[in-house]
Amino acid sequence: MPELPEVETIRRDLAKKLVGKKVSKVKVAKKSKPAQPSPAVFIKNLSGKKITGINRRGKLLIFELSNNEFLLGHLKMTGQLIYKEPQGKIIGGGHPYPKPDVGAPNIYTRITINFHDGSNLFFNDQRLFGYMRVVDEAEKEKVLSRFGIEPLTKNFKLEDFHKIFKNRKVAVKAVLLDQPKIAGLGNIYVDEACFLAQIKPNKPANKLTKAQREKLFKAINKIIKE
DNA sequence: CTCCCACCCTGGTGGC
DNA sequence: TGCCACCAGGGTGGGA
Repeated sequence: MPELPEVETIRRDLAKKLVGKKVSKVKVAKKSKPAQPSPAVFIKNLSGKKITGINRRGKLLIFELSNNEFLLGHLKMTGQLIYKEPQGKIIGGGHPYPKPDVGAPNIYTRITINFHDGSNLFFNDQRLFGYMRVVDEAEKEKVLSRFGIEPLTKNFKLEDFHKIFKNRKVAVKAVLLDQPKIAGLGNIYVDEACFLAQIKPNKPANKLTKAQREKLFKAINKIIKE
């Protein structure tokens, strides 16, 4: 599954290509769960909208639309976002299988967004856990309010990191994966960070010493910036 | 508030 | 060798 830095890479790459483009047509595969709340409503909500910017919170991609609405997109474990120009140039990323250049669209393509200039954005997902959804400002804020500290920014501070472990009897790993506390760390990165900091992932979070928390904090920073 | 668990889904794995 | 039960995995939501 894509981890945080890869989602950020996808965001940056797509922003270069998609900002300013207008959606001409939206296609959704039959019984497509990722198109929410339903394929018909999703198509109606997105058709004709212009993309004015792309942001990210945790592993959630937020496409700003021209009418102050937002297209939220989450790849979960097996999602891919593939952008393709008429000439065939392909960028994007996410889950490595199937390879982005092995046909786009392919059998896992759940949503196809056509732009007025002939380029396309494909949302591929094997397991159908990912989703795309158009929301208004209020709904977007509601969704974003559930996210915790954002790693990869200067808001990720050691002092806040210490607080997160207070009164937590569950495993260190569970705390690090807790999105309302720290947004965007995944299973693999959490394991790596624990390994690097020489802390057992299943150790109760409130049993860590201050030195261990600091070591863990540094390990996380090292890993997400690699 | 924290904790815990079921759920979403499909491909890969391991046991027989 | 073939079959199938089982499980991974990010995130959410509800109940205790």
